[in-house]
Amino acid sequence: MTETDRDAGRPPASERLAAELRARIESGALAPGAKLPSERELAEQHGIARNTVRQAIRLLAESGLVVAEHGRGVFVRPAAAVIRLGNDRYSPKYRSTGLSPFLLECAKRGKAGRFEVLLVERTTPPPDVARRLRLSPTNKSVLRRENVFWADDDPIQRVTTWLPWSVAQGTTLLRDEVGHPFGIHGILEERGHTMARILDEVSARMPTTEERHNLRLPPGVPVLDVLHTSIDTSGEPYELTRFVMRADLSALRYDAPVE
Amino acid sequence: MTETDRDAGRPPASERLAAELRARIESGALAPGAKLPSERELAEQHGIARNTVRQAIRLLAESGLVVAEHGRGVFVRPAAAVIRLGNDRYSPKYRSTGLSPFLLECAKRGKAGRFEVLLVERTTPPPDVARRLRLSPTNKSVLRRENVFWADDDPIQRVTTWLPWSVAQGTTLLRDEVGHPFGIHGILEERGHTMARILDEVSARMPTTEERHNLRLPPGVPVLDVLHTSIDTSGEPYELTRFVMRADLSALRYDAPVE
DNA sequence: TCACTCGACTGGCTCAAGCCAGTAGTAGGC
DNA sequence: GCCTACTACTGGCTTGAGCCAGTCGAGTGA
Repeated sequence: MTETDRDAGRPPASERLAAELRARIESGALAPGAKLPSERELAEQHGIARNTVRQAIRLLAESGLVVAEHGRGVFVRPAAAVIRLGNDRYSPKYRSTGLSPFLLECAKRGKAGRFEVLLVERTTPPPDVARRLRLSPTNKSVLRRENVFWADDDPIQRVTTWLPWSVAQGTTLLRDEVGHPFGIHGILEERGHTMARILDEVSARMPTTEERHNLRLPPGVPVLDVLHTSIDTSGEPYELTRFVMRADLSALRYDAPVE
Repeated sequence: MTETDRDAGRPPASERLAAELRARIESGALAPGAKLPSERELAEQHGIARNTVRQAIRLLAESGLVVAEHGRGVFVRPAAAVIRLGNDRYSPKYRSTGLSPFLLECAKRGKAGRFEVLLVERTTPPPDVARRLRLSPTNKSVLRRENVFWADDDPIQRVTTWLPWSVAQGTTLLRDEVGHPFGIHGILEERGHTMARILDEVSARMPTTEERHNLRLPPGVPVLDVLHTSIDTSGEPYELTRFVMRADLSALRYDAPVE
C-alpha cells in the first residue's frame, strides 16, 4: 500500500501515533507511572507495523515523556521530585546542620541521600582545570577526588573535585574519609582558604555513553554540567568542582546581589 | 542469519558502527563539518542492513555528534561558538555600551545578533509566575512580552517577560519598541525599581515540539530553561523572565559572593 | 512452604525491500 | 545568458518478518 492513498499531506503515521499518545498522557488519561499498551497491541489497534509503533515511542522517549523497560513495558515517566542546588550551598549558615547541601536537599524531599567516594589521586589537571586554578597543566599539581551522589536508589550527580596539591598536601583530603564535620570546605578553611566568591559555569548537553552508564540515565534525559570555582578572600581560586547531574532530577538556583 | 553465529557477547551491530564512527570523529579523521558516507554506502561496507546503519546514526545524532540533512547527507556537527549569559548581565557597568547583554555577547563572538518582538499583551499570569511576582493568578494582572534572539541566522533564545500591570501601565513597555537607551530595565529604573538582587532558577530538558520548531532545533539538542526574577531594593519582585535557550549554543555563568 | 522450571508475555535488534521527499548538478531549450 | 526539466543522488518512513533477552506469574516438585 502506498502512503499517497490516504496520507497525502498528513504527518507520518509514527508522528500521528506519538501525538495521540502524548495527548492521552497530557490529558491525564494515561497517568504518570501508567503502562502503555504493548507495541504489538498498538500496531494491531492502529493497523500499522510494529516498527512504526517503535518509531512513535522513540519520539516520546526522546522528549522524556515515557520510559521503556525491557521485558516489562513502556511507562509514562512519573513526575520526579527535583533536587535543587543553590549558590548558597556553600554558605556558612548551613554549617550547623552538619549535613552537606546535597544531603540536606534530599532530606527536604524525603529521599535517602548518600554518597560514595570513587577515587582520590594525585594527578595532572586537564587544561581547562589548570587554567581556572592558575596551575601548570604539565605536572601532577592537583589532587582529584571523584564522588557519586545518590538519592534513594538513583545516582543523581557525578562530582569531580580538583584541589591544588599545595593546598591538599599533608591533609586528610588525601584519605577517602576526610573526617571533618564540615567536610572538604571545613578543612580548606582551616588551611586559610575562606570562600569569598563562587564562579559557576553552567551548560547542558546530552550525556556521553559513559555518563549514561554511570548515572543509569534513561534515553532522552540531558545532563547539567556545572564547573564550579571557589575563590578565597584574596581573590585566589583554590578549588574546582565539576558536577554532572541528571537534568530530570536536578535543578539549580542562584540568588545573588546585582553588583 | 542469526546473530548467535558470530556476535555472541558483543554489542549490537548498530552500537559497534556508532562506536566506530564516534572514534573517527573524536580522532579528527572525520573533522567538524565533514560528510559521513551515505547510509547505503555504510550498509554495504559493513555488510549490514540500511536500517541498522540508521539506528547507529540515530545514536550519534541523539548525543549531538552529527546532524542529518535530508537530501544532502549526514555531517559531523561543527564545534559551535557559545553564547554565555552571566549574572552580571544586569549590572550597571554595561549600561554605557548601550547594548543588551545578548547583543554584547554576540559581538564578542563575532556574530550578528538581533532580536524580534513577537508579542506584547496584557494577560493572566500562569500560576508559577503569579506566585513569584506575588500577584493574583485570576485576573489580567501582568504584561507579557515575548521575544526571540538571533545570532547570525540561528534563533538562540525564546524569551518571555512578565511585568506586573501596575508597573507597566502607562509606559512605553506596552509598545513593541520600548524606545529607551537602556531597554526595559532603564524604564523600570525610572519607575523606581532598581535591581538589587536576582534569583535565577535553572533547569535543562528536552524541548517541546513547539520549541523544537521555534528554535529550529536539530534532534539531540536539549534546552536550558531559566526562570529569572528581578528583586528591587525593598525586596519586592517586579519582573520575571523565562529564557528558553538552545543548550548547544548557550551557557550560563554565575559569579557571586558567598553570603 | 519453598524453590525451581517453564511458558507467555514484554521490549530490543536486525533484515530486505519499497516508496517518498529534498538536493544539486547537468543537459536542453529558449 | 538564463531558466527549466531531468536525473542521480541523499536521508525519511513504512512494511512484515524473525530471533534474542528480560520479566513475571502459574504450575510443579521436593
